[in-house]
Amino acid sequence: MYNSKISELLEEIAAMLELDMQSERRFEVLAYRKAAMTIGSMQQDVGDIYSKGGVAALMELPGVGKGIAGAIKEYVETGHMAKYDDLKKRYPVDFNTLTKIPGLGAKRVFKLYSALKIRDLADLKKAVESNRIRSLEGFGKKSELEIAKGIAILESGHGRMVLGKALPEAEAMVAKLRESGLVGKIAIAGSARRMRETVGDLDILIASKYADKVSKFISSMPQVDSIVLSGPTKTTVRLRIGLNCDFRIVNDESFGAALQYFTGNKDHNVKVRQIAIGLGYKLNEYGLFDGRKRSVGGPEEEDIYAKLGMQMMDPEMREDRGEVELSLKHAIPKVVQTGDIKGDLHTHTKATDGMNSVLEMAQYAKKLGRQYIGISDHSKSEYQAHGLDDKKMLKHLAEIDRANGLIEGIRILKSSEIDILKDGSLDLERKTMEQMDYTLCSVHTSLNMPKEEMTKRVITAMESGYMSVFAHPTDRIINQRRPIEMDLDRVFQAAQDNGVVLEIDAYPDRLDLNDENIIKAMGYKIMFSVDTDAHRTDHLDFMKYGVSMAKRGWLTAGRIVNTMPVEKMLAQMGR
DNA sequence: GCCGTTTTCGGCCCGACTGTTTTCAGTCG
Repeated sequence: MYNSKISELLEEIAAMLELDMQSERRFEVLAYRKAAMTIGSMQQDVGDIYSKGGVAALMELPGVGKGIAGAIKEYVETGHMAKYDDLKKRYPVDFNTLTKIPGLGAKRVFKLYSALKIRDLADLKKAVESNRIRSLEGFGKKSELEIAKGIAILESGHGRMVLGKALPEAEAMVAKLRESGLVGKIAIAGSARRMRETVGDLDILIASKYADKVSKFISSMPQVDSIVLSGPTKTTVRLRIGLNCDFRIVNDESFGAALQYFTGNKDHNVKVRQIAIGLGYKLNEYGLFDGRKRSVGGPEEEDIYAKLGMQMMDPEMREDRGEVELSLKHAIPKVVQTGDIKGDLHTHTKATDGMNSVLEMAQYAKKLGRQYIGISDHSKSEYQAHGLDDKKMLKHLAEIDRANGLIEGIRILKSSEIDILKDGSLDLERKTMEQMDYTLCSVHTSLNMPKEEMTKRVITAMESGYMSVFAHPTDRIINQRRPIEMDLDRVFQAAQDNGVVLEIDAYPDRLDLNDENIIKAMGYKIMFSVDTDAHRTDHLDFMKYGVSMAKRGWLTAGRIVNTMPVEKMLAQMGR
């Protein structure tokens, strides 16, 4: 994997260029930053892209042109990047690490080097401890303190937080602010609104006439650990869960503009603002303004897009993946909505490692408006999860039948999450699987198999004719476990050939397939399912995370089997 | 250095907050 290394190199080149920045070169800095971002957030390896398609393929990447593609080629082939090495001779400083400290950018880091010979985090730490920073020109006691805090946070290793942990926190704070009576409109914005799988911070947007009181109220909320900064329109706090949260206070007339502004990712927003400029408008977080600085939009987000001749799209799509161009043509695909989901195909009960009974799960699912729920407890190899052998599984299936007779208004389907064993065989006997409405199959063991072996293992299972759904295909756990190595193109091809449905597991730590892989898989004639992998009744609420992931992959309801009524869904899976 | 509903040259988002300042540069999102 070259991505993180190359992204770091480009980022550092940007930092160093910023130092000998003449007015013209500041855009070179931006260009390197953009390319670093692109490459740092990709799942596909740039090394692979280069070896498969050469420099031309690299230049397809947004923000990568001839120059940077050449630099990537150079690095992949020689392990060096001349431009980086040259700059590094003049600036022998670890910019990547040091600029991660809040308040330190390239310039101040270089100042620290020039004055105190600080090259890396260890040097910086020593300087802070001996109070040498506070006497530097342009720094002071407060800067030194902030840097000390920054070092501590950096060393404790806080990165991006799983959305499923951060979002409930944001929702709780929004509810509290609503109750306070101090706010009018209020909304979660930023990457949490786009439902990215992880977030670096939270953004909450508030329309209020009582900015002072709101700020005070925010600092009194139990979720808040400390105040990072506080001004009349913006307050940033550190939350106890170890995440920063920005609160922005605007007036009612600007709420829609601010929501638009603070929702799209950077590239999306840049493009939208360029469209505004092209039409003679100016767009900022306070509104859309014409040439005479009169507001022509602001209270409602919809109006901003409408005035720009654009079709509004769900927040999940605002990642500059082509949605801006399509929205100008009013050709945004009609992506799946939570209300389209009619059933859940992946749930567990206390028969194995779940917490609730079959009936309890079904009752809760019914309350959520689902028309069916598939019970899919583990097969025998999942020893630690009390997986069921054939005999116990058959008994369990009989219990599901019984539960089905005890509840109306929802159909309980018989299934199992069956292990794909090392050799690609399935963990239950065929005649057991034949008693089920459909099967879910997944990899749980020997996750470190070499790529070729793993690919064959999965394809063998698909070719058995007994796999209806391939559950959490890559097996990654966000921030904990890397995806298994397999040739996704071959696996997707096999899924297409064998009519296997690919799951989008909505469990917040999994979110598997993720958006990037969904986009890749969509190129094949494959159907998808969005399932919660619930182990408790309230886990059935995770559906929204899966649906949002599907939206991020631009999936329409027509490609998702569990938007169908039960009979049609089963027929689709060949049952 | 990148990129293209005008443009292969000439643009490239922009406002808020802070610290250390005495009017603003640097950083951030």
